[in-house]
Amino acid sequence: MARRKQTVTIKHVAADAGVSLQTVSRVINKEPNVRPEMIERVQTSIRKLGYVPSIAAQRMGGSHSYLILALNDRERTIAGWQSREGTDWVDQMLLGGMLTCAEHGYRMIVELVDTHSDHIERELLGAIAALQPDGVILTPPHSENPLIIDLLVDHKISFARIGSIKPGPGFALTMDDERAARLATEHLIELGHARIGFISGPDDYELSGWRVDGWRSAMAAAGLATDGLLAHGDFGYASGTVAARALLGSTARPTAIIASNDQMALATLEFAREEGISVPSDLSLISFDDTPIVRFTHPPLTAIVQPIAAVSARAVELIIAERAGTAEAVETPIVVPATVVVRASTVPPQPDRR
Amino acid sequence: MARRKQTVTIKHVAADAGVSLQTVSRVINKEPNVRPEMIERVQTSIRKLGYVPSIAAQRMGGSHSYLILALNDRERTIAGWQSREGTDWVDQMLLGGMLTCAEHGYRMIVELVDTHSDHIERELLGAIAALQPDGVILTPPHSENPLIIDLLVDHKISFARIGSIKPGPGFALTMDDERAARLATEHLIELGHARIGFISGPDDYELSGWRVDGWRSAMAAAGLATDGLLAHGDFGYASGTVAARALLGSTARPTAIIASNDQMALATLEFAREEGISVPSDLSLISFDDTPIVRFTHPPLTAIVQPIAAVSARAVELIIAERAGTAEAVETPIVVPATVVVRASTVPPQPDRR
DNA sequence: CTGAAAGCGCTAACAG
DNA sequence: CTGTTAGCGCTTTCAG
Repeated sequence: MARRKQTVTIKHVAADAGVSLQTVSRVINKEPNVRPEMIERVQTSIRKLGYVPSIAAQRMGGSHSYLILALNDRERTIAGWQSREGTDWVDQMLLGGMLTCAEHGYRMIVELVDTHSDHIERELLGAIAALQPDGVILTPPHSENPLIIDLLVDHKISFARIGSIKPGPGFALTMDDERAARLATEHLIELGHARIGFISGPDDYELSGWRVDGWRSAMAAAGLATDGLLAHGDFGYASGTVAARALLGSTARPTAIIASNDQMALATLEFAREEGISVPSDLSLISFDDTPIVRFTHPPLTAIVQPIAAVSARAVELIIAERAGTAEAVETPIVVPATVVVRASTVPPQPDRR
Repeated sequence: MARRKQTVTIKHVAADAGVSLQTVSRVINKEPNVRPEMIERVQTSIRKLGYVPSIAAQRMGGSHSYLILALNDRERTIAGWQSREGTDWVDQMLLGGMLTCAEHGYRMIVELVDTHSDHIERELLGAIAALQPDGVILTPPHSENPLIIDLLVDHKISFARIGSIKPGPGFALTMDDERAARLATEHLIELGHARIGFISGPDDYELSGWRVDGWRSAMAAAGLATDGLLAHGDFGYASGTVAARALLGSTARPTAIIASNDQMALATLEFAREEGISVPSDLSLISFDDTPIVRFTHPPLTAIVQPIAAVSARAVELIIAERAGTAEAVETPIVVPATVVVRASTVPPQPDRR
C-alpha cells in the first residue's frame, strides 16, 4: 500500500483501473451488474492505492452517511459519568453497538439529549441536519417519546427503540423486564422466601412498571401477598435508603428485597448494615443491574444481568439491514432476555432471631 | 421554528434573508467583514427556518469536518468493557472530551485501533480518509507512537498526546505520573511508613516508568531504601496477585504498597485478605486509579485521582483553538496534575505483630 | 453491463 | 463589505 500524503479519490482508482468513475462506485457499493473481472480489477487498484471512500462525499452524493446515532439522556448520563458510581451503560452500548457498526463500515456517535421536550426537538433536528445519520438508537427514557418518533419517521430515518415493547414505527427491543423481575422473584421464592420486598424505579421509565408487574405476578403465582412490600424509588442512592427504611422498618419486614437498580440495592445494603441487619443471613438482596460494583460489595450481590451490549448490537444490525433492504421480517418486539446471576447475597431465609 | 420535513439548506436561508450564499456562509463561520445588520438578518432567517449546516457538505467545501477522533487501544478497551471491572476511562474521556466538543459545535468519535503496528497505519489511514477529522486525541499506549505521529503530521491534522511529556508535534498532556507517585509515597511516609512497596505497570506504557521514578525519588528524598520493594505487573488482576505475593512473602515485608492501577490494587487487597494480612492495620494500600470500584471495597482505597476528563477537555480545546488560529502559546507538556484522595486503606504502620 | 452528465450543500478564490 | 464562479468526492439519473 503506497503511503500517499494526498487523498486518493475515486478518480485515481478509476484511472488506475482504466474504468469509469461509475464502475468504481458500483464496486464500492457492491451493486449488481458488474463483471467479476471488472470487480477484481477495481479492487486491486483500491488496495494498491489504499483508497477509502470519504464518508462526507458519499453522503453528499445522496447516499448513506454510515453514521448511527445513539441517543442517551443527557442529564442522567452526565450525572453517571461524574458521580463515578460505576454504571457502565454507555460502555456496554459502545461494546455492542460500536463493534457491530464497525463490522459493517458504520460508526456510532453517542449523542446526549435533554429530557425536556422543549429542547429535544431542536437538538435532535440539529443532530440530524448536521450528521444526517442513517439510523438512530433510542434508549430509555426516550424510547417511546412521540416527539422523537414522529421526527424520525418524518425524516425517514431508521431507528430502534431499546427498552420498549410498544408496536409502531422503529424496531422495539426489550430485555423483558417483567420476565427478569419474575425470575428474580422466583429465585427467592425457591429459596423459601415469602415476604419479598420490591423497590421500584421512577415512573418516567416505563420499565419501572414492568419490573413491578413481574414481581407481582411471580408473587401471585406462588400465592404470596404483596401488601406493604412495595416501596418507590427513583434510581438514586438516597431514594434507595428511604425505600429500604420503609420496607425494613415495618413490623412484618421482608426477608428479601429486590431493588430496581444497583444504586438502590447498594443503599439497601448499606442501610441494612447500619441497622445491624445482616445480608444475606437476615436479608437476601437482589439488584436489577449487574454493574461492576455489585460484584465487589460484601457480600457480592445476586443480580439481574441486562444484556445491553447484545441489545445494542441487535439494534444496529436491524437498522443496517433495513437500509440495505436485506431486512428479514422480525417479530416485534425483539426480546433479548435478561438473566439472573446468583452470588452471595441470596440464601434461604433464616429463623427470625429478633 | 418551522417544522420542515425537507432539509433546509444554505440556499433557503440566503433566499429568505435576501443575501448571497456566501454571506450566509460567512455568518455561519463567524468570518469578519460582514455588517452587523446583515449578520442579524441572516441569523434571524437561520433561526426561523431552523437551519443547521450539514457537516458533510461543510467538509466537502474544503472546510472543517467538526469531528475529533479519540483513539483508544482496541484490545484493552474491549477487554475492559467485557470484563466489566468498572474501569471508566472511556466514560471520563467522553465526559471531558465530548462535552467540550459539543460546546464548540464539534463531535467526538471514539475509534479503536490495534496496537499491532501492522494494522495501525492501515486503520488510521482508513479512519482519516473516511472521516477526515479535524483533530485526533492519542491515548496511552499510543501517545508516542512514531507511526501514528508521522501520519498525522503528514496529513496536517492537529493532535494531542495524552500521557506524554515528550516534546515534538502535537500537544503533549500529562497528569504528571511521577509527581502523583511521589505524592502517594509521601503520604505514606508522613504516616510513618518506611518499607513502601510498589507494583509497576507494563513497560509498553511509558507512564509505568514515571510512576516508578516518582516512588523512587520520594523514597530517596526521605532516605529510605527501595531494595526488594519493587514488583512488576502488567495492569492485570493476575499479575497483581503475583506481585503482591512477591512483596508480602519477603522477609522484611512492606507495611504499605502502592499499586500502579486499580486491578492490581484489588488483587493485592484480596491476596492480603487470604493471607490474613489486614488492610489497613497490617498493610496500607494505595491504588493508582480512582475507578468506581475502589470506593466500594472494604476498606475503601486511598487512591490517586487521574483527571482524565479534565485532560480530555483540555486536549479538545487545544485542538480546536489551533484550527481556529486562536491558539495561545502553550507550555509543553501541559500538566493537569493528579491528586490523592485519602480513604480508609492508609493508616500509620502498626507495631509488628508477626 | 458500462459510461457520461448533472448535482448534492457548502466554501475558497476571486471580482466588484 | 458583498456577490459570483468553481469545484470538493461521490452518487444518482439516463444513455449507450
